[in-house]
Amino acid sequence: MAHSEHPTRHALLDAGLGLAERVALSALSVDEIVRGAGVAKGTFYVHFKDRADYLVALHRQFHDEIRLAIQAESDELPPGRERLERAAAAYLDACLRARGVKAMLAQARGLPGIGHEVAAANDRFAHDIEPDLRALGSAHPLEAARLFVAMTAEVALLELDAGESLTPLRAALIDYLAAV
Amino acid sequence: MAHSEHPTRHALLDAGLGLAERVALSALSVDEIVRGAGVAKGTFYVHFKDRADYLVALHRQFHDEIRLAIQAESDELPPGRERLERAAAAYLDACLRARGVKAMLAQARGLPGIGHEVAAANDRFAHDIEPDLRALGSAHPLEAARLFVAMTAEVALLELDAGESLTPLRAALIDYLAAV
DNA sequence: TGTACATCAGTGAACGCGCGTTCACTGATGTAC
DNA sequence: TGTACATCAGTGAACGCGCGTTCACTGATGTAC
Repeated sequence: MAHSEHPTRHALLDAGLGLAERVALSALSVDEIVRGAGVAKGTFYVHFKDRADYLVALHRQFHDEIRLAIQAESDELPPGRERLERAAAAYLDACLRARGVKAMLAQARGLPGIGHEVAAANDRFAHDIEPDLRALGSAHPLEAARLFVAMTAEVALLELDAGESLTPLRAALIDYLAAV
Repeated sequence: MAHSEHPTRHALLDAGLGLAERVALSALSVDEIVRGAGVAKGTFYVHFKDRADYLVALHRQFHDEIRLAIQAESDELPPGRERLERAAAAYLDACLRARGVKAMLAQARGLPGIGHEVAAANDRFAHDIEPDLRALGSAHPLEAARLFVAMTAEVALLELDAGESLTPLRAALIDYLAAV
């Protein structure tokens, strides 16, 4: 892909992430996006085929950023409990810093064009941590991985509502690893 | 509340649940709803203040039905593992039977007027099963309950995509109860 | 170096469409006397 | 039993609005010769 990373394209996506903090993703209009990016409405269609195409790009950028943050924190560790704990913490910390988290985690999944994209992203995460759950001796490592991803996303959303890291919730998440 | 249960109101909600199987909840239009229910467009506003009011009622009906199915299956049991397993199975089986599951579980959360309603429903479920997790000796029973609710909803969605009950996934869900 | 042409991001007015909502009206049913 | 009135679910044409999308155009930059 290599993201030609055109500055205007970047400005449009950046404006979208900022707006997604305040308005529902389904109500994120092209008018608001171009106003946020400071460009004309027609410019939007220079860089994106249509609104759905834009939303997919928005989600992909969000997901890629989070994924990089996780890898930076857990890449060099061998599969196992420590790597998984570090990955989960990196994910949650990145979600607390990132913009548009609620939009991407709670809203994107239900939108016409992006549902498939979100499912694929969750799938990718699940496969990323499957070796860890296998190393922990899980009888159903991939299934356990899917559930762990779902739980971690839920923690991210609850932390977002609270506006801060929720220690007992993270502890309950880590408790899961004793069981698999 | 006691739901005066007016037949036309019921027909409108029923049509919505049927339509939610096929179209995104955000794209569920008043036109389609009234067409599905076989009434005039104005009738919609006899029974609901506006579209958001209707969607809240739709979600509430879905949630109430599922909750009744769970209670019927697990009500007389004492808090503990068995009650929780039965409740989870009842929830998942009810989701496989119910209409509009994906809309309610994956889409409603992100919609402008209903997000709060969905959060409240999840909260209610979590408090319902908190005694079970306490009985199992969890160090963070309410937090563990929230995560269990999130996992179970995820299983429901994956089963819905698959179109059938997924045994290893349900097994991985139950494995969680060994850890808390 | 200068001229002619091609490319392409950016512009913004204009468009059509479908949406949620309104409202004056109908007709059946219930109530008063 | 009969008449007058009130109530209220239901009707559907009409409305305005905001949306996503288009398109003819501009102007700067790159390329050929």
